Amino acid sequence: MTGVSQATVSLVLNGRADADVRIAPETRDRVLQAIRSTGYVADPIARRLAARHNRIIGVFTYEPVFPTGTGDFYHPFLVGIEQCAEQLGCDLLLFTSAPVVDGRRRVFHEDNRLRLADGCVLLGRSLDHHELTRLVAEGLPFVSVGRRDDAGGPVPYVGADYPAATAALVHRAVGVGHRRLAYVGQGDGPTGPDRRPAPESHADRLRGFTAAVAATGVTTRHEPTADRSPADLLDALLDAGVTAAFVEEYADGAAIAGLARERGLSIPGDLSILALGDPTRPAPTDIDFSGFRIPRRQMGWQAVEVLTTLLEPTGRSEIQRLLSCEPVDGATLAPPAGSGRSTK
Amino acid sequence: MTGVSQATVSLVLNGRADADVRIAPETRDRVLQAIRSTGYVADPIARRLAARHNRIIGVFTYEPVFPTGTGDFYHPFLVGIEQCAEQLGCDLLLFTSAPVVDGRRRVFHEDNRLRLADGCVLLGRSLDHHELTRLVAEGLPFVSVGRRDDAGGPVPYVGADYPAATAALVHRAVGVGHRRLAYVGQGDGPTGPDRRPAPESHADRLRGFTAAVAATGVTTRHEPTADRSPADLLDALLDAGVTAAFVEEYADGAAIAGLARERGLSIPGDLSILALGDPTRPAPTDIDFSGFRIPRRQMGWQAVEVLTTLLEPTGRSEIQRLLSCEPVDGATLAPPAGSGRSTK
DNA sequence: TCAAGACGCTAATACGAATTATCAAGGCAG
DNA sequence: CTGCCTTGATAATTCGTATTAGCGTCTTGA
Repeated sequence: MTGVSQATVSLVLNGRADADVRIAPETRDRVLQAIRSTGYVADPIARRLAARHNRIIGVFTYEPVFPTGTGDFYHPFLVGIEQCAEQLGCDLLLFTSAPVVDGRRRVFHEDNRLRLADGCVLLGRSLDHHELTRLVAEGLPFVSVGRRDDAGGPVPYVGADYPAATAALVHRAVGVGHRRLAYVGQGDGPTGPDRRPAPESHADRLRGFTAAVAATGVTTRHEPTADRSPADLLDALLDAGVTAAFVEEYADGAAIAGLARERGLSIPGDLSILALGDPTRPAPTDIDFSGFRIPRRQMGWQAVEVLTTLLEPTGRSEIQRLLSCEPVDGATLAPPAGSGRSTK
Repeated sequence: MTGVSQATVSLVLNGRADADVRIAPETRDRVLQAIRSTGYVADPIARRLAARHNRIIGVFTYEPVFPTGTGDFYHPFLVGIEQCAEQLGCDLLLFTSAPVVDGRRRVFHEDNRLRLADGCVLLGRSLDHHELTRLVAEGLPFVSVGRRDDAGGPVPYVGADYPAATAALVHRAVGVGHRRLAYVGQGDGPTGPDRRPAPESHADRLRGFTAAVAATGVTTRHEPTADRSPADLLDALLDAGVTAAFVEEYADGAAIAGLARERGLSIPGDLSILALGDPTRPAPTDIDFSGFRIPRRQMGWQAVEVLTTLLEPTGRSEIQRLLSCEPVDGATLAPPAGSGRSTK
């Protein structure tokens, strides 16, 4: 149209004005005019092939991004991811094509599209260790939402500071008089018939619990939840004289609390229940649990932030971030039954 | 590694076994072995550049995909879109980078990434007419979720059959004795200071209402909602002796019903209220509205289906689909006050 | 004996832009 | 008149894959 070469169009299109690249103003205008009148847009694919990056952020989730269930645990993370991406002018690529093997999606498979994006955000309660190792080994830019143990090298992540939040909760409970505490959940134990290692988020909670408890000298137990019914758990807690139960899974807390009330027990009168985070499974309950809130939106947002720093050639500083959780007062923590300024 | 050419690797990688492409089994094995040991995966970008398609479906929304508000109207559409994409082995590209101009995202802008995907699904209550026209004109493969008027040509869509659903509701109301009906909503009137045309979904409802009513010969009114308070609307309905109000927007219905009950009126005793679809805005209410349900998940799913047929070279059949809405009995429809087998 | 396939693979090219080395023309000083 | 610099643009190359025409040799059938 304008009689100039493809190279010139490219230069004009990208507004190049370096010292060693000069375009006469009138030529530039002619080209711009033609671009405007035709609505020409450079093919993003060819562009990426040449430029090696394209402002696309991959999002990999081990479950569907848009779950059907009501207890929508991942949604807030994605809100944060989208908001940050929007501000950065990045598109999001959801790897919905990842095939499901053994009940979970796989990052790596023949024909994976990882390299279509500049980098990826990984989302899931627990990430497959082999896949993580490979991601690290291949040097693919990615950030995990949620803290991860090393996998052949440090894993970039933005996580929640479960140890601190759990410890703070322990101190609150001890502060109001509790002396017999229990941790209810998987903790750091393996799970299932294939004995998969516990997700970091669970182990972190138990670690925070254990550390805080060690400093206060109170009596504690750990009630693993694997394959146990709420009734079984409640019995175990009561038998042991536990007055404050710290439940890893919100839904377990709801089940135990509901059952206790059915039996005529008072929550928190007879038993305080502390929820170590938000519901990850749908948990129909009207109970206002005491505990803490996971900063999910911020985690998503900051994961994208960290990813962008990874993508910059300039040193990859602060690859791992832990965000603190907001305490929730709630209505399931109260001084234990026989505590009229009695203990200690 | 194997001493074969790049072309051979490509052929092996794609499992080509045509008559005119032959690879010796042992060569094939050698190459496969090398691929496996290195974990080599073809660059999806280069692949797309050569092949002209890449099993990526673009998703364009005029609002954030992951909204913060609770009344999450778009979510079910996206669930359907994701489920279909997953089954097809397609990835989803969310155009979060689209710049916001005049309060809404723009499909077209310099540097848009539309052509990165094979085709797009468009989501939004109303789509910008100029953009639609351009999409049609440029022949970009896309499907709208929600019926759209022609835009310089037929627009591919998967919509809800609002006329039929609304008409059915009218017949139900008339069937139980209502003779004075009102349509509460925008209908086909323009909106706002810039007088944007009404979205098709609103006009369709009013059309169904008008058509059904014409066949029954009852008395009706249309109460536009623009800038009017619930109190104003309620007054107008009562003054006119309306016994059944068909509300376009669920939230308006909730507001009117709430107000009516505050005033000591009975719903549906004194006034039946029919909701013409699901809440599009957060509407805190515990009222179980009579009306119908929009098949949102199916609409999303089928939009992807239609898109894939568009992408096939074989004739583009059934480009427009209307899905029927499921009636909801609810608790806000009852015979009008003075109807003891009296009328007609 | 000869033409026609079968066989297994590769060189060359296309895809659409970004980038770089290079070129021609003109101006200017010596 | 020569040599050098500036200006403005382009030809050629690159990115990594898919695709196709075509290579030489060996079989097969008539």
